[in-house]
Amino acid sequence: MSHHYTRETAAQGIENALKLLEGRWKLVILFHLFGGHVLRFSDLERAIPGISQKMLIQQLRQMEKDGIVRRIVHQQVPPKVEYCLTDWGQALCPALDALLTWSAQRESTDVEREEATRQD
Amino acid sequence: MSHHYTRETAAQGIENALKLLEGRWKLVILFHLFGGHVLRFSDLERAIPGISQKMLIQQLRQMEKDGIVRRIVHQQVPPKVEYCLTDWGQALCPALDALLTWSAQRESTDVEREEATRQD
DNA sequence: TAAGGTACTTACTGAAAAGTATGTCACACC
DNA sequence: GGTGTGACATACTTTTCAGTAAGTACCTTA
Repeated sequence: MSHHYTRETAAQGIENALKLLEGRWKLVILFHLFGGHVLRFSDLERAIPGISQKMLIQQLRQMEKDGIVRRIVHQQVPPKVEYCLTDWGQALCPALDALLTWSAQRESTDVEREEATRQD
Repeated sequence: MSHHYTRETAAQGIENALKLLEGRWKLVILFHLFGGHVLRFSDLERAIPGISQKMLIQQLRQMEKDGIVRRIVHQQVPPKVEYCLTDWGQALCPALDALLTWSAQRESTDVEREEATRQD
């Protein structure tokens, strides 16, 4: 399946992709689930200091809806619910790597020297 | 220069990178400047329907501060100010491509079938 | 019968981002 | 002297997002 992007559709496509990653806690959650980890709600809660239950569930549910996270409910009392990444969620790795690489490149380009406002 | 990331620093690093791209209009602006295009303020205004002057200048200035966009002031009246990407800004291309690729992969993985909530 | 454990939900509050509308500046030309 | 041009700045309103606090459901064990 081949894709052809115009300025507008490409911008739109990336905007959509970014929207899936925006949110104060999504990346933190993501990185805890990378590598095939399967964690309970309470595990994540403990692993991410500062997050509230409301935020945790909100971001998890959003990512589940977006197909990034899988939710596994075990029928028992007290409740046990586990979270892990979908294949597609795992596939985010290279894309995030590319961003990290870009971020790290900053020093090596002449950005610093370019920063001053130019006047002609 | 080699980098070593932990879960936390990697998440942090990507969060920082994403912060540079977040904002209702940044990507649209970016895509208009990709390919070495040099555009005046008014060009961008016309090219991006729906954007207000306030938003346009706000996002441009932010990206300038972040080292993504270069601002070129011509001393004349009426004013003439041009915008283009820095080298580092141009270097975003592959990273955004990776995101777009990931986004497009969605169909080919079994996300759709995985979407239903699992129960054990 | 009371307490507790786990994964939530809901209502409320405050901060940050975006949108709208109007004003400004420095000159050039008529 | 009045008008127009291009690139902004500023004040104000609206919308969106995050955080805090409290409550719920269900069953289990003491």
